[in-house]
Amino acid sequence: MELFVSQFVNKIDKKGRVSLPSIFRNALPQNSKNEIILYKSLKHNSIEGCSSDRIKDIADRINKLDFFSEDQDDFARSILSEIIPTNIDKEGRFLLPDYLKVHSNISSEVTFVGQGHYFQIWEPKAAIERQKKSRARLIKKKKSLSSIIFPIHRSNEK
Amino acid sequence: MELFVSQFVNKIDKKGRVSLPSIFRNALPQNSKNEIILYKSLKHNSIEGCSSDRIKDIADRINKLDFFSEDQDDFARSILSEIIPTNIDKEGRFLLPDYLKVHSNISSEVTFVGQGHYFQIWEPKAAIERQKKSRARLIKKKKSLSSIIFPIHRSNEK
DNA sequence: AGTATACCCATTGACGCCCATATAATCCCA
DNA sequence: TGGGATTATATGGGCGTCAATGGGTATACT
Repeated sequence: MELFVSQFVNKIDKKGRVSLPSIFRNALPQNSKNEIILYKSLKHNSIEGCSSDRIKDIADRINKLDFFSEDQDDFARSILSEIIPTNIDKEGRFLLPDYLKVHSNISSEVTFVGQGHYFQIWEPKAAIERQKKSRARLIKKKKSLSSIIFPIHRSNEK
Repeated sequence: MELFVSQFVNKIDKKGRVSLPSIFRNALPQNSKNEIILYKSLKHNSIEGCSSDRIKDIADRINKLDFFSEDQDDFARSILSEIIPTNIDKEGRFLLPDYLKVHSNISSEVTFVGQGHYFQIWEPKAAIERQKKSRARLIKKKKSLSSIIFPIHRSNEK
């Protein structure tokens, strides 16, 4: 399975359409190439998106939580009830719903940010700000990071 | 798996293409011979590059972090969103994105520096400077280093 | 009817593919 | 072992294709 990586800035046209970056389209699973799921990020004023397959995975995980727990209810409400399945047209574009634009201060342009199994959609300036903060934090934590980024080399995976 | 070793200076043409040195091309794994991953170095004003296989390992580790954690988000953003998958054409060339050129002061030529499992791309003069410093530091530390490079042989231990 | 959305077609610019050449490296045989 | 022949590498440039974007029109829903 391909991952969503890298960053792209695309324009929103008069009709509210945006092109999903080509390599993001290619990262979608074959069986749902013309659908993405959008939802408000729980962490920032940004939008997150992923394939419908991924949502199924998350739903499964939520199901495994204790049925009567607060968490189960919170997750189900904040994630599953607020997702927006969105079609991608023949040219690779989709409609960005108004209330998501408002939520994330988006007007005429967006930045797509690859995050592996999902991606984010940001107002371009906000994306740059956030990027700086992340990078600063990352460099600060470099030591603890190195075990993740530069793992002990296991004598040549094959 | 082959290593990236030695140093090469190549030109950037009008279209922004550079030849990846032949022996670096041969160091790429068979299954991803025509793709490399580029990203800004965390340490210098240089670019780093590696095979896509190497990135997949790192991505896997990031994805195993807690889904809702700040760390997961930081890592994903600082690493996955900042890497640039880049195709290598039939002649062994690739496009050096403008913003990476700016980051590393590159204009018409680059120096490729083999670093084992990855390589660096420097503005040629900066590469020479860096080389001098590294060498000076290495000589200074030679004593402590020798234990790493030529460890005492303890074949019977443990 | 009026609004919204999907499909179709057009345009532009960037990128990949192909072909060409010069220089460097390697080979091969007398 | 020398020197011509062959191959590989770095580099240049033409051109077709595709991605991003714009806009017209049909279809659907209320």
